[in-house]
Amino acid sequence: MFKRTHTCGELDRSFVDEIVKLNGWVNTVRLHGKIVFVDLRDRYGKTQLVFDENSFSEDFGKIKKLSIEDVISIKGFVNNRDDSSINPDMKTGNIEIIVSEFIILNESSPLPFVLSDRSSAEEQFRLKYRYLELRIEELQKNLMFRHDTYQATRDYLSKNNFLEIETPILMKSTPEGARDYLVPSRLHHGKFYALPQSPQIYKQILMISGYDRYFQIVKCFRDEDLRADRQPEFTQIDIEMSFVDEEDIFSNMEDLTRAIFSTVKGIELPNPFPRITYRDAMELYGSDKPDTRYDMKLIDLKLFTDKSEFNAFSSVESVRGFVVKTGAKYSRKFIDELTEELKKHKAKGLAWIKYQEGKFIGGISKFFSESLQVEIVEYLKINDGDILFMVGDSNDIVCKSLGKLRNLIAEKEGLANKNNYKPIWVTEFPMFDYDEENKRFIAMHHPFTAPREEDIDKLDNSPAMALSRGYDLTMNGHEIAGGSIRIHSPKIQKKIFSLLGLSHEQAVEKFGFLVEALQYGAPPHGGIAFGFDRLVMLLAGTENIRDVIAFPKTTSATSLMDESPNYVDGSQLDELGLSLKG
RNA sequence: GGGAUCGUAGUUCAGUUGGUUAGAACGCCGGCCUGUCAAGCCGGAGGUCGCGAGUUCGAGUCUCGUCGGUCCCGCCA
Repeated sequence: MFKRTHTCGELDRSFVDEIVKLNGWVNTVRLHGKIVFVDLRDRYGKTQLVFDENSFSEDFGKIKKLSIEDVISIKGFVNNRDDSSINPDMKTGNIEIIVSEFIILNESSPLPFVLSDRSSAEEQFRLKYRYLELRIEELQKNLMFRHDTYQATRDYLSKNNFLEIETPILMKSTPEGARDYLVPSRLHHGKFYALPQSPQIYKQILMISGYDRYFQIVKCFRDEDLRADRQPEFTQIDIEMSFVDEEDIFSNMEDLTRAIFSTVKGIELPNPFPRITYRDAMELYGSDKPDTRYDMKLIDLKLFTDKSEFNAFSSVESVRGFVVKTGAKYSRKFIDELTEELKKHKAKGLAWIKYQEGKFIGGISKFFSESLQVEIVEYLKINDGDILFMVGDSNDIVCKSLGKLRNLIAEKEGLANKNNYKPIWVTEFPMFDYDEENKRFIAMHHPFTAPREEDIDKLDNSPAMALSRGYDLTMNGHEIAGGSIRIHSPKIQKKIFSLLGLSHEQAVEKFGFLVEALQYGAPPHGGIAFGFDRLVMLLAGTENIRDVIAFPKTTSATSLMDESPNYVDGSQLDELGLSLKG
């Protein structure tokens, strides 16, 4: 092997006539008989090699055996290309290497698929041969974004006095939240470790231990069903701070987020980030992670529909809707598709009215008198050619389904520019969700989230009304971070456990060590965790979490490359004291 | 747990109403070729139509089941 003097991405005209040595993969071969062009590739770029029968010192026949993805090592000189043969699409397109000697370091078998682009094979094959797919520029770029994000994060936090501290991967299984991944214990048959859903408890204990600014870029594990933006193992930027309130968290985390976007993408985010309460987010955007890149806010229309003849809306709790500019062009078929989508979100239907040539047309327009039409047009500032969509139902269903519709329309109309980044804090979440099935309250954030000072009284009488000190940082319709000010009073912590239906014994059994720790001088503290993969997705401009993870799993939590999970030898089970059912 | 959708050559796809020998492009193999950059031209090989049943004289095509991928609902504090 010739030790490389340069990479394949760095040579230009300033190197002309220099003798250079390059290593890399054969990206393409263009064979012309007595002259052969090869694009040599490494992760820094591509450089054109020229094998000329006249200037090549060795057996020219050897070159004709070159095939795609062979690994080679070459020696040659940098040649200035004629104006007519410059390739403006290549960074190194002004030059080429006239090769005098070369070594094939390793031949490649014919490839299972062409490495030209991501669409050249189904994902199933690309995941099986992930090591080949990772050679494609798009994925290399994504992993570089990821690297830059790690570094920007560590740089900012370290400079601001946060300590990076590792917490255990083998821990105790805790109730609430997601299903745990379990690890059987060899030394303690019948006992199991759990992989952390997050280092939540450890980071709170670190606060109690006095490490008042902690962070960790850490893998978390949740055994739940997957989605395009969800993997069974994923990465968080986990952060916790002592002697702080919401404002300290917000300002520090905004600075961190701005630092990341500025260094990784060269984008300056607003200062400060806007905020919205959970309630306003749900009522105006129909989502707890509002995409504020476009308007189309949900508007209460109950007063108007009650004056109409449309009886389906007269008995419902809530009627809301929003206007889509130029939406009158939508076909019946398209509106039907939207309706089907809304039914997934429990809406019974989608009411619509087109406004054309000064009057309501189609849909439920006949139920609205002329004077009522004028009122509505004025109130909503409807223009000719617009469409009004409405849903009537319980307020919860109305908001959530319209929120979904809002996103669908934005996608259809191209309103969501992925180079436009709109962060917004969501605050004042309720403490609890009520689980109708099990007739009990469930922590909306997690059981260590503090209630608002003024809502502590409500815990006794109307816990459903109590708001928490939890917050989410959202951007472009994604939750990129979530956290809260924690409970540091053992008394309130016990009350929350009891509201969650955990008996004193259960709470002590599951979280006793934390409750105990709270008694020994716990400082007021709070924190947040960023979904690192989703953050990188946003930075890389992709909608798929697998695009930003080197070795991702499928939506059924398998790895097609190494075929995990898999069976184990019976002797391994014996050692663990396990036997399989059936 | 539920819904939708996809599975045909190494890969991406086409394949009519169920009907003779399942096609194309790229890749692969062989040949020609001195300026290409998705090189070009000529020729060739390559198929358990995911798997298993069923309907039928006859199934890539229809039915049921099953396996796998993707997307969504539930779920994911």
